[in-house]
Amino acid sequence: MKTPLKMSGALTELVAQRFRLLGEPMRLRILQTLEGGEQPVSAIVEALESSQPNISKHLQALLQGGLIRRRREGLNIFYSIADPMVFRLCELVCSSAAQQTRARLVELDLPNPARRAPAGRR
Amino acid sequence: MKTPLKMSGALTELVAQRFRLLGEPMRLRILQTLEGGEQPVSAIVEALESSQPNISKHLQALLQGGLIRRRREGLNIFYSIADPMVFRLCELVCSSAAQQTRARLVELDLPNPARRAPAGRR
DNA sequence: CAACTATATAATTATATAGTTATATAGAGA
DNA sequence: TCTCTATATAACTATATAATTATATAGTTG
Repeated sequence: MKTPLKMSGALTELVAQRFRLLGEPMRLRILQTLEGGEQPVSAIVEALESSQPNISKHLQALLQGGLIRRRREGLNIFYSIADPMVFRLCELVCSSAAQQTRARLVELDLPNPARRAPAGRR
Repeated sequence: MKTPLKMSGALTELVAQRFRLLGEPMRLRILQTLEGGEQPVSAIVEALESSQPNISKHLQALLQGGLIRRRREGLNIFYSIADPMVFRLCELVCSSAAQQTRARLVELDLPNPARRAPAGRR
């Protein structure tokens, strides 16, 4: 069998491109920053402690990928999440990674680490 | 506010790594090939028409990322999906991309293209 | 229009990695 | 042990891209 695929080559390419967009920590952090609501570039730059051109470039990448939107207001440009799907993606990956890490712990027969900052005062 | 983040830096890094793993068309195609069940390396190489070392390298990457498993049987090594989450991820990305593309169509006021190979004979 | 501010782009450098070719390893069988 | 086969690894090349520095653009205010 040559092609047991569900996706065409072009579609696979497109999906890979999306994943690659999310495969950069700085871009994930930008998305996290926008999760609370729209932000001007300057606020993102400040929050992430990176250079303005670097943030701008990542914003353009996310914009082209359709993950964020922009809106002009005077001198400021506000960016916001266009496709909340990204957060579901992150949750999925995150919980899967967590579960795997816990499994590895069991596999190595190590005790569960104490939780940091356990609920409750004192 | 400096850190409005839900994820620690290390976790963000980990999640990005996972996404990057899925950001390569060849690796997506390997996963698609494995969707039907475990396969020896040789079968994957044949199905994807790539070189054996290249496939092997991608398999190691996916293995380290915990997305696939391996099992030896004589000279053959069978790989299989370890975490079916990847397919849910792909579906999410895929449907989001599709919807966006349709939206762009509307935005440009273009007519819907005819579906290829419509159901029904002749 | 000139000066200022926020953002975008260009040019560059450094690093990561996909793919190739050649070689190594590990198990099977004579 | 020698040979054969399946897979893995090493060394290399070519390409993509993240971050930086310098500059351009677009809107604002005087």
